Amino acid sequence: MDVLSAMAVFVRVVDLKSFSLAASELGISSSSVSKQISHLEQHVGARLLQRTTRRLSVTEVGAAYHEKCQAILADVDEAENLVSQLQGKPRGLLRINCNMTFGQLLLSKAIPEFMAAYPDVQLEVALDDSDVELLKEGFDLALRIAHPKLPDSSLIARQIASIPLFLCATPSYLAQHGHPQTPEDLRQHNCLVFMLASNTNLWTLTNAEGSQTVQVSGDLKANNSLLVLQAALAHRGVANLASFVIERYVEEGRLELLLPEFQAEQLSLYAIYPDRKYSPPKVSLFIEFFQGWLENNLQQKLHCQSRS
Amino acid sequence: MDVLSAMAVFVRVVDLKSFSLAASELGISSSSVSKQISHLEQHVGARLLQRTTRRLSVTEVGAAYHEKCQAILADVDEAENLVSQLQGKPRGLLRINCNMTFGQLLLSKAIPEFMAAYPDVQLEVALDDSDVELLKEGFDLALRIAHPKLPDSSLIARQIASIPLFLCATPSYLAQHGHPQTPEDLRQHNCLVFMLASNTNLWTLTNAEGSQTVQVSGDLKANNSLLVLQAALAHRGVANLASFVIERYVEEGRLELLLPEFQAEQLSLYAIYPDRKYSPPKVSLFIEFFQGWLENNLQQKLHCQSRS
DNA sequence: CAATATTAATTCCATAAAGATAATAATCAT
DNA sequence: ATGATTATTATCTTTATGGAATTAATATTG
Repeated sequence: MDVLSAMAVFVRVVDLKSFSLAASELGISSSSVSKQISHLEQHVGARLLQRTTRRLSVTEVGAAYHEKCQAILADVDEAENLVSQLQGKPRGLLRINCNMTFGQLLLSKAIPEFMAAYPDVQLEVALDDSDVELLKEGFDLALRIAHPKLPDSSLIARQIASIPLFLCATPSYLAQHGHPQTPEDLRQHNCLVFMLASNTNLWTLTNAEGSQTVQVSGDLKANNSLLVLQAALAHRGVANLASFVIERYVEEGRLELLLPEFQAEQLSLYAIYPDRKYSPPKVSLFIEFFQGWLENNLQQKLHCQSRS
Repeated sequence: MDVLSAMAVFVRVVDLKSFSLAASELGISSSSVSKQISHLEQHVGARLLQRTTRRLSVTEVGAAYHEKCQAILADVDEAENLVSQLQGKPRGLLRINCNMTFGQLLLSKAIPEFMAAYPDVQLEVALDDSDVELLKEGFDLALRIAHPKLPDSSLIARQIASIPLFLCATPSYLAQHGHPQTPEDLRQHNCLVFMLASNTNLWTLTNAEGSQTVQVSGDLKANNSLLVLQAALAHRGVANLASFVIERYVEEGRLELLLPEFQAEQLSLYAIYPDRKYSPPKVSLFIEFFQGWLENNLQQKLHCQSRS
């Protein structure tokens, strides 16, 4: 019997308090879960889980064993990371979690290049705006726009890019409501607010003379920049969006950049990853790669255009 | 693939520097060893052993992984011991190592009773007078007569019985050479020396007035008490043997106890076992059992007879 | 409060993977 | 080069896996 995989199954069952949930999460059948737990119980010679078809409880020995198993599985992981690191060659499954829109627009373009360059690394990407518990969920790497809260001290957050925001609106909207000439003018406009961090109603603009913060208002707040974008494209108002979101629309002339002499805020992109003793090369490799990729692909065209 | 058992195989291969030795020691086929190592290498994504059919060397990553594996296997063991201990029920394989003669004469009699009382414990007994490295060899418990040297601080030695030695010789020998009346008289006798510890030529005898040590000599020294016994039974001289060795011959009248008012040395029987965080109940169970058994079966008859 | 519905673990059976034995290939000593 | 020894491969047997049917326990509902 494969004790180690049975341990992994057992740990997952205890965490989720369900055979079937653990099964589907682990991608195996529930019958396999059932059998593996049974075998594990036989192996250690004690009942680990008290179960009826309806309720699941962990026995005293089960709880103690669960702790041990977690430690053992972590050690096994560490051993494999150690080998990876000594070996140097990036390899294995890299599980990435990324913000929704950023993932759709940018990460999605970088991934094929990465795959081509490193065929021995398998990718599994989840796009998700909620602050999942990254380690618990088994991600190797999370890409997060805006300052991450790191309740877990075993995580490292490293800023790998700055993402400039740009004020924009459609020519049609501007024709109707006028071009803002100063930041103060924004108060008179319908501002479409992208809620990413807190204080999203405050837009800060900087030029050579200093920066000023304007409290804006409008009839849309959304936590997804594509929603804000669509509203802007539909002539609903002024949006403050990341370069990579509006790029192609600015190029097409469907959106016009406002107050080009001002620099809007910059969002930061953070790579968040476990602070492990031996971190597998695939993680740092991807971070290096992506950082390089972003430098080449992120803040090129709009910058020129806006500052020209 | 069963990573854990593959790790165990790998560790054994590295220790023994041979696939085939590891196979025979682990009781599996060498093809299985070969496959498991290959799979493990695939799994971690690195070559662990550099091997030709003729020579075997451990790669750098292999050496590092080997260390990790040892720790992991120890932890798995500890986890199972923990379960055993919480569970309380003695169970599993108990591997005992014991001195040759003691094992043949006493342990051999205790074992069937133990087996009957605790059917869930499987026994594997090795009789061996050499000071094997107990932990390395995978024994749970060693029974050793005489003071053990414990180079390994992770071992506990617990005295579980005193084994009285008795001076004896055949009536025929005594008729020819006379009965010794004082310890000093032993110098005139051919003393058959059982070499167990050092200084085996010195016999210490104690009575109400104190103890005296006599340097004896003779034409036989042996490291096995049955050899000494046979020599004594063949009228070759005076022996100083453990009660359990000579018991039946004294009863039969083939051996006669000498200087009955004196107490000869006592050997100590030690139980030696790993000082583990969670020691499995089977070990302490056996020690308790055997200690009790020895109290009932060891120093009964001869004591009465000798002191009467 | 009882009968039923529902959900979750287990068992049964067909298939896939892993293990053992025996034969093969490979390497170093003589 | 040959032989002795050791790892690998081939074939067969045993064991594990996944899906359907079963069993069991609580929630629901009349």
